[in-house]
Order: sequence, then C-alpha cells, then structure tokens
Amino acid sequence: MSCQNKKMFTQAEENYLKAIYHLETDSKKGISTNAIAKSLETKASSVTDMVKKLSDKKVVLYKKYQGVTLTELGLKTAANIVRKHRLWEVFLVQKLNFSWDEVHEVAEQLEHIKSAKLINQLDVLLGFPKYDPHGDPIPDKDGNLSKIDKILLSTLLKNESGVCVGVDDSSSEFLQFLDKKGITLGKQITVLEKEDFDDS
Amino acid sequence: MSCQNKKMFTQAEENYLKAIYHLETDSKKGISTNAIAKSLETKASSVTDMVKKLSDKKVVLYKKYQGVTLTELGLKTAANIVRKHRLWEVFLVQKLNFSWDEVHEVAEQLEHIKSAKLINQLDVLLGFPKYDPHGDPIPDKDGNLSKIDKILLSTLLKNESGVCVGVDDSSSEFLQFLDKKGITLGKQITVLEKEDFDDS
DNA sequence: TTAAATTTTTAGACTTGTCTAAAAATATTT
DNA sequence: AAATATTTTTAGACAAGTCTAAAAATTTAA
Repeated sequence: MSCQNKKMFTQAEENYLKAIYHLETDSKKGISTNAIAKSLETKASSVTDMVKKLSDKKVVLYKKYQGVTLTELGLKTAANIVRKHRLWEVFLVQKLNFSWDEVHEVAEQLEHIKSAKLINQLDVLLGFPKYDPHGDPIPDKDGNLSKIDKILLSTLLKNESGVCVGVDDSSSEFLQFLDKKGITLGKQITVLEKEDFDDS
Repeated sequence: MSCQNKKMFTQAEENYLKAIYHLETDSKKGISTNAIAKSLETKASSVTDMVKKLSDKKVVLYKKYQGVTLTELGLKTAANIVRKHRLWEVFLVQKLNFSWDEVHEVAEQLEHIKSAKLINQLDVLLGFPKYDPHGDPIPDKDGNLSKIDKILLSTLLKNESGVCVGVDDSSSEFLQFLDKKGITLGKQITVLEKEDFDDS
C-alpha cells in the first residue's frame, strides 16, 4: 500500500548505509570492511555478509577484497537517513527540551521510522533547519548539504562575534560545559575573554 | 546504561502484548491462541511460541490449551505501549497536520521507540491529552484510564452541544466525512440539524 | 458418550543478522 | 622476492521470529 516503487531497507541495512556514508565523507576512498566493522562495533565477517546484500540491492559497489562505495541510489538513501536523524535531533532539543548530549541515542531509533509525510511535516514544524544541534548540516530531500562554512569558535579573536551553528567535540562533558556557559545554537556569540589553557 | 532494571521487550513482543491487552479489554476472559493469531494476522503456531516466551518473561500467565492473561507487569507494559501509540497519534494530528485516518500506521512504528524522557516530554508538549484522535483514552504512566464517559454524537438532541472527544467508526471514509464537516477533537459541537438517513 | 470438528501444540524448516574459527587474499617487511 | 603480518572472505553455527504439516487436546454434535 505505502511502498510500491520506493525500495525499503531493514534497520540493519540502514545502519550500514549510514556508516558507509559517514566513512565516505571523511575518506573519499573505497571503504574497507574493517572500517565499517569498527564503526558499527561488529565483526568483519558480518560486514562482508551485509555488504553482499547491499550490493545485490544496488546501493553499494562491491568487489571482493576491494572495499565498497555507495552508488548514486545508496548515497541518496543514506543521506535521507542522516536527514531524518538530524531533523529528529533538532526536534528533541527544540520541542522536547532534550540537551545536546541526550539526543543521539533516541535519534538513532527515530531515524528508522518510515513515513515521508512525517519527515516533511517535521521539517515544516521545525522551520526548515539547516543544522542539527551538533552543528552538522541537515541534507535536503535530494541529499544535498548546505555549503555555508563553519569556523571554529577558538579561531575567533577577542570581541569578534558570530553565530554558533554547532560543535565539533560532542562528548557529554563538553556539551554540558557549553550549556553552563549559555551557548546554544543559532545564538549570537561574542568572545569576551579567552580562557588560557585551551583557548576556549 | 539506560536499562538496568526496566525490562526490555522486542518489537514483536510488544506487538503481542498490545494485542492481548486490546483483546482483554473487550473480552475479560482468557485470550485464545486463535484470537491473538487473528488480530496479529499471524499463525496460531507462531502465537504459541511467542506466548511461551512472554510467559517466561512473566508478562502473561499461560497454561497449555488454556489461553493467556496478562500479569500485573504485562498489563502495565502493554498500557505503556498503548499510551505511547496514542500520544504519538495526537502529536501527528496536532503538530504535523496528519488527518485522523493517516496516523495509525506511523504510530505503530513510533510506539516502539524507547525513551522515557521522550514520551514524558511529548506529553508536556501536547498538553497532557486524555484522548487520542479516535477518542480512545490515553493511559497515564501507571496504565490507568480516564473514566470520563463519552456519549454518542447521534444521541445528542438538536441544539444540544458537547465536546467532541472521539469517534467510534474509524474507517477512512467516516473520518474524512467528519473532517469535511469541520469536526475536530476537543471542539465544541452544537447540533444544528439532523441528517435523516442516519441521524448524523 | 462416542464420533466429528475445531483448536492448540509440536516438530522441523526457513530467513535475517550475527558470531567464531579457519582459509584465502592482500600488504608489509626485511 | 620470500616470509610475515594483516585483512577479508568462507564455512558452519546460533537466536529470533516466522511458517507448514502433522499430532494431541479440547469442544461440539449426534
């Protein structure tokens, strides 16, 4: 009824696609079985099995011992999962009072919910956000990322200011530290004085 | 990390608990294998297998050939799933512009998301609703249902008025009919004139 | 109260996704 | 370039959840 044309993937398949997607964006080379296994905390043999399935479904290119690359279809599919993950993160922070360090685990579940209308309307409700609470860009429906460049807060000089779109270090401690300082997303920040030990 | 004490259930287990819960509320006797199979569109043999697992987990009482009943724990667990289902339905209608007849399929997925904070905050966001978009009561955190009685719109006399809390017939056609008439939940309704053929 | 019909359970098989252990391929070192 | 180390794949096993087909229990009917 709801899925004649659009291919459906299991949660496991979606998790593999997402992992490969993330590995591809910061490597650009073919992704190794081991790299995927490490990022998913699974065994290399499991990755080999799954990668064959994904290859059958035309979302990755795979040659034995050669690693994998996402196909055009795989890239769009993965970007869509990331889109959902990040939109849900924004929702949790903006609408449900979650803090930056609490959203990931729940978004990992919510990203697998299947409903185009759900995610489109969520986008509307949230005002079409371009970044998630960690400052990572939210892919649009076609998988394209906003290209506005981010700069590091620590590179800002004293009394310079900018808009906070995200953070690199997403450890709980750091996020809570920022919270205490009142630094939230989209907020205009002015550097008053630098803390010595780490240029913060 | 997030689950030391609280027992966790698979989606399949949750679906069985929910089915048994619904069957119990309109039968009150021990629920038969076949009844569960019918309501879940599965085979009786599958039900037998699962019911044994649920019995091991202390959420149902089960004696061979005797049917099942929810235990206290099972009842609470099931009510909690129903609570989540119905809160999500309210969310979809109130915040994401879904119509009454579109929410069920998506809520079936969302009800399995695991996060106490998520559901508590959702409750806050929605203003602690007592009924879902179909007028079914939303169990509270302990599984108790609101006892305010509902009356049928067709029993209201001309020019009497009341608050619409739900509908009995949840077929798409009927829901869309009500939509066209501008009848929505929580809305004050006054009966202006009765349509003859069905007292609507 | 036997016989027939129905319901429920068992037994065995299949799928998905995982694992371990061992074999095969690739990469690194000397 | 041969030996060693690493990575990847294969082979076989397991758990969850489902199915079919057949056996056992219960219910209904005559």
